[in-house]
Amino acid sequence: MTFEQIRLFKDIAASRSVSKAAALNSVSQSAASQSLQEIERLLNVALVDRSHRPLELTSAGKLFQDFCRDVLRRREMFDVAMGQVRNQTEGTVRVASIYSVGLSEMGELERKFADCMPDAHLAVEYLRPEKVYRAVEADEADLGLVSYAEPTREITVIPWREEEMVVAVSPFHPLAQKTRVEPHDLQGLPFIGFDDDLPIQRDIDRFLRERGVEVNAAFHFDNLQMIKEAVAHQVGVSIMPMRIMLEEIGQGRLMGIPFAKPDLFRPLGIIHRKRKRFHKVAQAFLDLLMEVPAAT
Amino acid sequence: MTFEQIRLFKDIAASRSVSKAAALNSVSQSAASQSLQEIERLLNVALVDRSHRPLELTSAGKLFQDFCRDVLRRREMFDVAMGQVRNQTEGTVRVASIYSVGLSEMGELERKFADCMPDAHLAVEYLRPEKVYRAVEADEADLGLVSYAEPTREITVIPWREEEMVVAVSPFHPLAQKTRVEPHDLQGLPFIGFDDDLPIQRDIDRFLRERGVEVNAAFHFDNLQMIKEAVAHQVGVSIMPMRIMLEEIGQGRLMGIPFAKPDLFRPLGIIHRKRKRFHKVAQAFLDLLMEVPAAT
DNA sequence: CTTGCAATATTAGATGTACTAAATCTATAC
DNA sequence: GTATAGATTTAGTACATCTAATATTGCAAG
Repeated sequence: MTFEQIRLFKDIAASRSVSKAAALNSVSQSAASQSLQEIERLLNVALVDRSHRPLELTSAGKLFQDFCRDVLRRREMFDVAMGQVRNQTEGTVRVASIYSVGLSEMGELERKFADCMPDAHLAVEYLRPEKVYRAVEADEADLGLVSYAEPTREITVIPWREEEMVVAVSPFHPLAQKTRVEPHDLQGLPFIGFDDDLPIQRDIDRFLRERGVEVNAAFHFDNLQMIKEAVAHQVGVSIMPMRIMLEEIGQGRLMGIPFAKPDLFRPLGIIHRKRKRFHKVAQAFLDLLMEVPAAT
Repeated sequence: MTFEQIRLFKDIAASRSVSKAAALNSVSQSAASQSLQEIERLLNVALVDRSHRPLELTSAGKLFQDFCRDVLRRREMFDVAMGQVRNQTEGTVRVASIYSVGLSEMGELERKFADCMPDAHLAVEYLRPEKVYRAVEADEADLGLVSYAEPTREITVIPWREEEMVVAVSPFHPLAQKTRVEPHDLQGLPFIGFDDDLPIQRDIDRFLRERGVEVNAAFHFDNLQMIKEAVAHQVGVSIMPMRIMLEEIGQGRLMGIPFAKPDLFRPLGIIHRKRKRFHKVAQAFLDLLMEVPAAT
């Protein structure tokens, strides 16, 4: 039994006429008549009393009419809900990002995206790294932006950009006078680092070790904000991407001094579910991400 | 979109597998896959995420799953209700009868009918004549039993039987001594009749007039029961079918004296909707009615 | 009761849809 | 990587469903 048949019967019942219902449904009168008979054959019961005009419904027909009404009503509700979902899913890109990527750059990306896809909507959520992975795995986000991205069973990584790491110091620190530093300039200095289990810290440790530099590990935190505060208060120096200090640099609270030979970078990656087929809007945003030059 | 597709999708969603759902619905895996794609094409949206196994529903798919669940639930309710209606309509004959036919004979008919159609049910309703017509017109009764049946636009009449009319008297009335009466025996007697607008009364009037008999019309009522009471209390005599006095005769409250030459009859008819197609059980009961000899 | 009109049912032929089986592709586990 | 279960694609066939034409039916007017 098809929805066309249900719609047709609804109209037959309402108009008490096969031919009117046929016209309403844009089929021939013959098709409508055959369709009605097919339903009756399926249900093995007479739905209309053909011995009188206008046609009358049998009690089975009335029952079926109620059924048709309810089903069609439910179908309408479904179509409405589906329309909403379609707009939401096909009209918006859901991006989950770590704080340190998002806060410093998303504004610009959002503006560019709004320009080239004015009907689309960009929904960015800033989360802690592990929550970004979870959001992508659960398909709650189309794309995720993380540092030191690692592929998993469910997740594919697209390398995105490499951010140059610089030495972060207070403007009142001696190193603040320099425009370039060498790694050995950090020798013995109090150092504010990340927790040891974070990839960025392992990268920094390796970088310093390979260059024979030993710092005085004063404190370590699991997030950038705390490190920046500590550096600003002259607890020590640190190493981090230039980009994420831009605000504090503007306020004169921090300074970033590049290495003379820049070869420490923080890799950023775009993650998504394996083999995910992006809809038009998501694909457009992904393209935008890939074409934008690595700013700053 | 068909109910088969809806059932199939429900199973695909529940089992997260096309092949299992295919097996449950006794179709090939290929058919199930094509069916799923057809639904997605119809709705113009992806319902399942094929990039992971086991398959996962998209948000549209979840919406559609709810829709399927509701529709199938409604369908089950319909099937149950339909089963009941089918039993009621195909397993029972609904008969509407006037009191004077029904009370005196239905018992016997019911017994015979129960013998030859043990699974069937006979639903007899005793109504005033005009209500019998209305019940048949509204298809609330398959058959109607009335006296002096008149066809209408909606109703066809099948003549059924002719009941001999006799003189009804109290056992204490002088006429009660006779075994036969002539019409002129009623000359000048106090007479209890029916209301003048009833066909039976017009018949009686014509019968008496044609035979030059004038009675003393003492009272008239619109129903038999009152007439019988009046006759029993010796208010006067009356004329009515023998059959409907049987109970009172048995109780010694009334007597029925036939005319020497029986030529006054009350016609009984079976009425039904024009061109009505009877189902098996109704047809069987109609056949039974027609074959039963006119008792008494 | 007959006749004419409007509506429904039926028939025949063309077109489409939905199935199966076989081959191919895909996701996952080893 | 290879193996395997499971999903899709393809090709061919059977079965549904449509339209147009024709036959029947219900109803109402003469």
